[in-house]
Amino acid sequence: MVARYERIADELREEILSGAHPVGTQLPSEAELAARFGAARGTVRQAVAVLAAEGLVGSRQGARRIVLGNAPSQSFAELHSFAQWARANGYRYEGRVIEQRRRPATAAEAARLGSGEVLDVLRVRSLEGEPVLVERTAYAAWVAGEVERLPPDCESVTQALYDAIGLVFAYGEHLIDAVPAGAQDARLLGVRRGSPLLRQRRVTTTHEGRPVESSDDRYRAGSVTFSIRNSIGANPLVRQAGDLRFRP
Amino acid sequence: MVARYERIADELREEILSGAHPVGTQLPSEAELAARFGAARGTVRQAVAVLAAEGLVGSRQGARRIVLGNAPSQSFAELHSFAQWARANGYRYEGRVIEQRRRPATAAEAARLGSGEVLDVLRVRSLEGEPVLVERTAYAAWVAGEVERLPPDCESVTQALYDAIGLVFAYGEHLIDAVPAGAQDARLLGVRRGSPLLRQRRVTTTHEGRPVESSDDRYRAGSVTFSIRNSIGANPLVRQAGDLRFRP
DNA sequence: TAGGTGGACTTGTCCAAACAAGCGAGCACC
DNA sequence: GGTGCTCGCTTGTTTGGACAAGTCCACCTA
Repeated sequence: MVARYERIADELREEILSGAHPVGTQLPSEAELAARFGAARGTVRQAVAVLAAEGLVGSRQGARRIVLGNAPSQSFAELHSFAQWARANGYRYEGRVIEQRRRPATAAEAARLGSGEVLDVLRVRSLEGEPVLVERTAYAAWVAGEVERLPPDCESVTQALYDAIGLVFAYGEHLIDAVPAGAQDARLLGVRRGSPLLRQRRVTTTHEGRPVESSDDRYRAGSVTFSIRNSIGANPLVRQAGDLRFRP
Repeated sequence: MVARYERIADELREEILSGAHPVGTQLPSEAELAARFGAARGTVRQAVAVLAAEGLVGSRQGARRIVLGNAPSQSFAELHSFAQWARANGYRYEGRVIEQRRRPATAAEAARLGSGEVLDVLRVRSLEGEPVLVERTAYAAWVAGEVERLPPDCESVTQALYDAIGLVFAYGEHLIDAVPAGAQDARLLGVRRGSPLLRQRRVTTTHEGRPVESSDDRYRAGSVTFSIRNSIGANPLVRQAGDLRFRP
């Protein structure tokens, strides 16, 4: 059973993406939409709030809503899971485990994952036959057993863990920066040592706030970009000073 | 006049950041909060929705809300404006215009900015006395005059434009990736050519959806990272395939 | 013509109520 | 001891109404 406001949001989104409401034009008023969909104004507001969160429409008190964009946005699953993202976009992709072992958690990992031992996995993922991503993931002890049971060429760890134990990745914190390729990165990705990589460090937790994994993903420059749409009202992307100290 | 739900959100946020609700614990139920603040449940829901959007709390139907984090998040202004971000975080910062000229817009810029001519500005910004950012911005013609009037060492263009003509940057779209430093980048930032830079390309618009600027910002590796918290419900960060074609 | 003003329209905020849907603890039963 | 089930609690969805606050246009006036 899909909520009413979601169906309304879907229909409006479809209209925007199809060009029925071109960028820069006004959306019908909430009252008009409520009449059209036979719903209360509050329900319509929830629907347009969804579109606003996606960056498709903007709003100001007193003025009609304006269409800001017409590019589809992606779901959390597609951000979290390389495989789900690649599949949703029609890319050919693969994954391969290079190395896998249990080891004691570092102090930082213990704090992030709440786990004294971690399962360390080094994976390489390919898009269209080319290696684009080196993924170094530390899994918390409570999922380590399930992860070890997966085949080395498992396409989607996220999917496999959901199928096996109903595990859902629900929240994530991501740090994005650029780093030079180390010797191992360079070898695995087929680039020169020191060449630029886009790094995404993340910690993911379940619905209950239980940490699952901590990962350091490095993308070959040019293979992948991150895209954020935000507005003055609410935005989750923030800038932080780097770890490096500035030269004295 | 601050909205009630915002005051409630502020109070709850304060409690979370101060440790009154440690990470991993449950928040009081909506009914309890409503009683405590003397507000309707709907108002309390708006307040916790704000916290959820900031990634501080999670929620599941049927179960109590859980505290997910205790790190403060930043505002849109701090993402958009280097100066506002630096000031809010207590850093010493500077900005300097290296080059500035009007030129015809490229086809892509014309499409993004809706402007046949643009004002091209090359700026270098420093943090704690060290150059960390090279900013190449194309301003739409309708703000070019105001920008040209600013002093070359203007600290905050965002602030100056607001003071001068009441211009508010309200929406932004950002593309983040990693690139090697070009010759000019290397010279301006004091790094080796080819060393990794974190690139943020963005297009910003006003409340009315009118494009203001299109910019290519390159940060020295290690100086700045971007941080995103997201959840399965709503997330604005998406991954995109890069511009580069994969090798044949 | 330029400028101000009023009022209709639109979005933002808040309330009160009702039901649906999911979670979790305690209980009975095997 | 473990398994399954019921029931109370909590969050999710929806409605309808009311007022506040801001925008925008048409009209009036100097």
